[in-house]
Amino acid sequence: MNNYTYKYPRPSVTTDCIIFGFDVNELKVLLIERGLEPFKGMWAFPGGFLDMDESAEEGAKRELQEETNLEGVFIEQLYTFSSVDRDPRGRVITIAYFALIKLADYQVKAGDDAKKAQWFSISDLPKLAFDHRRVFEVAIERLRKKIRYEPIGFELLNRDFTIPELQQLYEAVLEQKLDKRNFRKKMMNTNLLIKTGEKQRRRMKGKPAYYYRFDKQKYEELIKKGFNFEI
Amino acid sequence: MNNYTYKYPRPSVTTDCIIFGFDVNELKVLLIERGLEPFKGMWAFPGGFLDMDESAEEGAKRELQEETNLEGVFIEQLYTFSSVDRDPRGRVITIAYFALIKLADYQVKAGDDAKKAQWFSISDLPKLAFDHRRVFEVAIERLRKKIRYEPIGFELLNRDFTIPELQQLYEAVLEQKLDKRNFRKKMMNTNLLIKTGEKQRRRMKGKPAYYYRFDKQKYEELIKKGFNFEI
DNA sequence: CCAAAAGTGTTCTTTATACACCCATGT
DNA sequence: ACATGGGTGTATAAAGAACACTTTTGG
Repeated sequence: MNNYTYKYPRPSVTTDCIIFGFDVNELKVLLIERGLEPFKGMWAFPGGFLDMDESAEEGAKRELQEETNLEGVFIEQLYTFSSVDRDPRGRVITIAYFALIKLADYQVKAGDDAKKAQWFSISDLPKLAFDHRRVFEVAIERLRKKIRYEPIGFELLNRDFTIPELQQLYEAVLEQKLDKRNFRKKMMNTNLLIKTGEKQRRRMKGKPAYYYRFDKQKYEELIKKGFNFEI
Repeated sequence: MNNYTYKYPRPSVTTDCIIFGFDVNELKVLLIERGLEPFKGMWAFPGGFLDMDESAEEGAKRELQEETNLEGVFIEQLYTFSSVDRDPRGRVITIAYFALIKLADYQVKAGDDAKKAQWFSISDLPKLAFDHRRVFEVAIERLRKKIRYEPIGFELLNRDFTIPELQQLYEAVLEQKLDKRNFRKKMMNTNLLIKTGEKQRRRMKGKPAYYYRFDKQKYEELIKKGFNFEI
């Protein structure tokens, strides 16, 4: 077994990923059940140790890939947690990232490995290991702020979505009802939604809605010209 | 000499502080001249290695105290930089903080120790060591965003300040001219400025301005009730 | 034909922007 | 008395909030 010796003590460095998904009206996060002590049996955000040949973002993406098989998702550095006692095993600093994924694209692989992964509604989280409850609070706060002035909501929906779906997402994240006329007006005024022409089919009830797509290309051009999206 | 041995390799962890000050119309940052390789003779943000018994914020505050003798200043985590090659000596991750200080309170101590500290106007920075140019870009961007919707500008001014001083600060940070009537109106509408009644004295030219104070207590009450400051 | 959800405009209020003259002081 | 920077109000434009009925589908 190899050992590594340093002149001064060093903390361990991990990355953790707070992965949000949206499923029929509910905002969810992905948690992993811990199979080992400490906090065995409790739930925690997926994460792991940083390799020496990867940046923190690369590490977070690698972990995300390992856990969910997803690539190319929206990921952003959230915060670095460094309380001295946050991990009973010793000094561990974690660089936390938050990610938004299209839940439909990702099926939780039952019994994939020792780790049990599961989606939890944010209003019904189990007890979390380490300081992950606090990590979650920081993440949800960031998501709420960010969704107001950057069009990141689309990362949580399918490529084609309806306006009511988009509104439900905003309502779930912001935990407040929005006026549907004003909401639609604001979204349309951005000129960043493309109507596909397709309608919903085989719905249970009510008038079927039209599908839209987010115009990512146009958005990126607008950003360069200095512009802000605000809901 | 003590050695520390671990089963897996670990990166070094440092904190760096981007310290902004405001001095007669100019936004400045505090830099330290490096006395040792690598980047000997170049300038860098003050910082140092994290101790094992302190959180990153505590470490950043300690470094700040050691370098500037200042305590109780506004400090906030900025970003964690973790590129593999950011430090030629090896794998070093830095948790960067940004700080706002009242420049008048802090005199650069000439020849205080081996390290030469100096204020630089942000529009005239020297070549910076490591990836500190990038760190600076992230910091100034954060400051610009933040000053628009949180009353942090006051952290850069004396307790008693005039409206024109405050406006000059905003203009320096945002790098744009603002209308003085609209600026004053917005600031006054927050109801967070207390007029001290004192006027400027012994000015060179023009009408002396009144001094104001920021009502921190009231602001903290408002925050609890969910409120946003916006310029 | 009934239930359910989608879609659509107008009015009013609030906020942002543009703009010009008088005031207090030092020299 | 003049040069310099501080201080003030109003009108117009833009954005946000409140609000109710018609349309399209499935059963």
